[in-house]
This record gives sequence, structure tokens and C-alpha cells, in this order.
Amino acid sequence: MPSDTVIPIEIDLITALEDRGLRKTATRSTIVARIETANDAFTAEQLCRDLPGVGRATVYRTIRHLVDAGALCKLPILDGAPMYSIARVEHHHHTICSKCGTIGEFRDSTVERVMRSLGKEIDGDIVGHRMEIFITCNRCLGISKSGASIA
Amino acid sequence: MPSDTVIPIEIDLITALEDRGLRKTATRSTIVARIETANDAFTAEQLCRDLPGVGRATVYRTIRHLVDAGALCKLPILDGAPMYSIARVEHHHHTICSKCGTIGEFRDSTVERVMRSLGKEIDGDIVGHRMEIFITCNRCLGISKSGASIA
DNA sequence: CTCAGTGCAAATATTTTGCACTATG
DNA sequence: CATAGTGCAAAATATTTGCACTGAG
Repeated sequence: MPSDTVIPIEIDLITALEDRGLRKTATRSTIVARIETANDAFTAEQLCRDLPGVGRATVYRTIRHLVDAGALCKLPILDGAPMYSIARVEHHHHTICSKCGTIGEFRDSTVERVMRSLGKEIDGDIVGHRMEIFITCNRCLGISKSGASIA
Repeated sequence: MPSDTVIPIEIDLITALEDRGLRKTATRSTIVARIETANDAFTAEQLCRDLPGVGRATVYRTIRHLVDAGALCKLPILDGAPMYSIARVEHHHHTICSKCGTIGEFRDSTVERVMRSLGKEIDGDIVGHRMEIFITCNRCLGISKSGASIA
């Protein structure tokens, strides 16, 4: 049984904005470039810090547009500010390393199948779902095995 | 296939606090009583509004204790303040009506099984998971069918 | 009496909004 | 030039902390 591999549908973030009738401006390109080079999920405040020339309000407004466009996922971590990550796959879920906070993503058709079968047990119509898996990532496992400590 | 029904393990919230070495005080009893009569999930701010005699700080501190004790679940809704609900079952997930915001809970062994099988595909050790299912609840379905509108 | 618990107000943290200014089409 | 976009600062929202006071053991 060949389980799904991640299907990368690289959405050009600027295009996602333009598709919503928003202009491609210098500021938005700057923000989007910073987001696209990020390997990890990020917070709004991180973007503001990394882009001192850009107003906080613009950062928040751009993030909101991207989330509305479905190009970014908002991940309300249990404490503190929510993080955002690029929606690289059509529908996916996130893994969050409980040691280092790194966020990964995965897609698995099993989850979707389960979701459909749950429909019978649930008191209403399912319109969506969200799942986060908390892990200890391989890097942290390696680090802890080798005895090194993390700050 | 007999799917799991919800297993209600009514945790006495005050007991949960006492188990952590915290005292049973009048203020905490007030807060806990308000939480226990709630059928729905609630926000910290709602508690403060409903309990004018109790300081905001105490409400937040008590909620934090209850979450730490595992007696309350913190549900970071996508926007706005997080909501809390009593952890009535050992491990469960939440349904959130996207129309009226009502939060329900369910437990299903299928989910747990899937989680275990996902271990193979995931880059690290799974230490936990969280799932929320967005629904249109039966009441809202009924309301929309009957043509009445919601504020 | 001692220290946990509490209320209040101030401090933080996060996000949104008002407004004047800039720049795009 | 009409209007979308922007930066800044203030406002709004959400939560935590400092501190003096109260109350339980």
C-alpha cells in the first residue's frame, strides 16, 4: 500500500495575494521573500524583527491576507503567539517538536479516511479538521542520545 | 464494530487542585462551581464577567492550575482568546461548530490506532497529539433548514 | 505567626485601528 | 487623481506580575 507522499504544490505567495485582487508591492514582496526563505514556522513578531523597515501593521495585514488566501497555516501553539507556516500541500497536518519547537508537516490519506468514518459518530456535518502531532524530532533524539544539552 | 462511547471520568475540579497541593478556598470553590455548571467551553474573560467578586488574576491563575492538573483542556481557537473545557474523558478530541461555536468532545479508538500507524512516517517519536474537528452542529443544521436566521 | 491565596492596578504581550502620507494603476 | 497600500502611534485585547492585604493551618 503506497501511502501518500507529500505533494508539494508550491504556491507562490505573491500570486496568492494577486489572485485575491491585491497588488504586488515592494513591501509585500519583501515580506513574502522573508517568509519563503524561512524553513521553519514563524511568528508575526519574528517577521517584524527581521524586517525593521516594514511596519508592524503591514506585517500583520499581509499575514492575514495570506492566511485568508490559504497560502499560510495559522498554528495556535498552546502558549504565546501563534505561528504560521507555508501551506505547501493541499491538506496536511503539523508535527511540533516538544523539545526544540521545530514544526514539520505531513500528509496521510489514512487521516482523511478516518475523518470520513468519524462522520457517523459525530453530532453534525464535518466541515474541516485540524490535527497536530507532538513529537521529539530526530535531531533532538540524536542530541539527547549524544549527551549534548540544548539551551 | 462497537465504536467507543465517551467514557466519562468526572474529575472533581477541586480535588484535582488539592491533589496538586493547592488549598480548597472559597474563591476557588466559586470559580470551580461556575466552571462545572458550564455546559459549554468558556473563555477566561467569560469567567471574570460572571464572577465580578473574583479578581481577574485569580481566575487566570486558577485556570492555569486546572490545565496543569489536566482537569481542563485549553483550546486555542483560531482567532481570539483560547477557550477551556472540562476534561471529562481520559483522552479525547473536540468538535467545534463553525456556526455557533459550540464545543463538543468525542473519543474514538480509530484515531488512536491511526496515530500509532503514523509513527512510521514521522520523523521522530510521537509524544502526543491534538485534533479538532470543525462541524456544523445538528442544531445549526436544523435552524438553517427551518429557515430561521442566527444573529 | 507564617505563608498560600487574593484583589487591584500596573506592566506585558499581541494584534488591530485611525490617520496622514505615498505610490500604483 | 482616485484609491490601495504603508508606517506610525494609539487603542484594543489578552494575560501576567508586583504588592499589600487577608485568611487558613
